[in-house]
Amino acid sequence: MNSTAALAELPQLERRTLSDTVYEALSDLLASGRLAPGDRLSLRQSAAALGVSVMPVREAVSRLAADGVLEVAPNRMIRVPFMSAAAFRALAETRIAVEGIAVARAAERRTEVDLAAIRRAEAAFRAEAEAARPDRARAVQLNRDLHFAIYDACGLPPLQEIIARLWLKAGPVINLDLRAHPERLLQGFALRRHAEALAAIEAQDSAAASAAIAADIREAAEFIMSRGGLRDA
Amino acid sequence: MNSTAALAELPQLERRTLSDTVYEALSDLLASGRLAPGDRLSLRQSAAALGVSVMPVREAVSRLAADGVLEVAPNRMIRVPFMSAAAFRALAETRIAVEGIAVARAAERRTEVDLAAIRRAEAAFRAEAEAARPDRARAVQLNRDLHFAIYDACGLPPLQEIIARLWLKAGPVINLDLRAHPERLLQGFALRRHAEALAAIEAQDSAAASAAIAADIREAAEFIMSRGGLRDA
DNA sequence: GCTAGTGATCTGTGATCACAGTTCGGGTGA
DNA sequence: TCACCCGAACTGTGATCACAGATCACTAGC
Repeated sequence: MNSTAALAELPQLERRTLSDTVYEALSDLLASGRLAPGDRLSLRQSAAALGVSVMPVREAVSRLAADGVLEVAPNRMIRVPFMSAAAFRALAETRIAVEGIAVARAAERRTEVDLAAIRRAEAAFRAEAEAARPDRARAVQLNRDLHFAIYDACGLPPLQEIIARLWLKAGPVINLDLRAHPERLLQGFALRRHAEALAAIEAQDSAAASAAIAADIREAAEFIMSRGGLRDA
Repeated sequence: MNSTAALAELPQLERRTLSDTVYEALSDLLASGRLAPGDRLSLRQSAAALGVSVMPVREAVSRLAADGVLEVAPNRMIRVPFMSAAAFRALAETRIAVEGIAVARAAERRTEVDLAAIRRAEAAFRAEAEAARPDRARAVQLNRDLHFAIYDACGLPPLQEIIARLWLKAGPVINLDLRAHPERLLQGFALRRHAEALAAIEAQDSAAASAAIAADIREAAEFIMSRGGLRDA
């Protein structure tokens, strides 16, 4: 044989199906809040908008529906579900618990590389939030980047995947409000909590890091709930 | 109108698509270990076996693949993935963390109804495990029932859903071994850990309950890993 | 005897069609 | 003016077809 040694080092190139692409596109719409609770979705319209047939769309939607991010009503209507206040509270508590674990582990076992990435992400978010005219959509994205930079350092891929799903589920209701109302939230509490988390991670203080993220999540959730945009069913 | 008040109390009857049914059927196969790591799956064969067309099967498989319970190789082959020792360890640690939260909350806020259900499940598992000729498959099912009876009492639906997914992912590798090898595991450690957990939940001692479940998971995982059936890639 | 190649067969993916059920608009009736 | 009804258009679901690529058994060539 000629170059098996070199060939063996080739990375497994992952296959991208159309369904995957559509899934990502829809996820983006949901995570950024451009799809709000109650919004309807049509397979054929979405397919036409994306320039594909309905097949990839229905597979993507089926996955999203399995995650509870979309729902197909008994009437066969796809929409992003309304969340009751109770459900939102349960989701927030779950996030506090799960993300609390992740950040605690991250604080304990972060490498210098992890730390650098987290510092970068924190600085980026701070810069955007303190800018004269902050771009809301960008701030939301940077907030997400920061959180996931932290969770990446926890060293538990399954846990990261779980958190990604939780964010996807919470995305529409959180970002809808962030989009509709000024960044009173982002500028005030979030910056402080992020700073606390960063300091705790630097000091490898897992309890403090966990508490900071818990406060961040809880305050954001309380802000949303105080605005009362949730269904009381 | 005549009886709107009565009608309003009707429960929303959920629609069952063929895809959902297929998803459950495949989940069963995976959770019980009848589908082992490395086993291949063909859409058309599965469809024929289930008496449906390939459509529902591919939607179900697509969902399972999104959960990482199945994988479609670049060759377009569907199979239940092999798990590396590292991945299995990460999964076990994630389970310890997440299920630890659930059981701790369950210990704090369990009602008498919850407690009765947990006691029943514990007794059922014990009875099967201590039987003269225990039915392995049944013991596995009862073990699962007991764990989920506990998690049901945590009052956090999103968390329960997460745990269900984790069990689905761990199912094939765990139950393959449990199926292949005598219930040395079930009779020895599990019974003791379950008893500890039950006592702690009765006493509303969340730390002890969490520790008992953690030990249960860890010991089972170590048993699997000591048997060395995992890929080292 | 062993390797390389070749064609039948099977793989998942995507598109298209068929269908039952729902929604919604326009019109007719009182 | 309002309620009702009917039909066109649209909904997701399931089945079927088309296709590119992979697999596997087999054979021709060395």
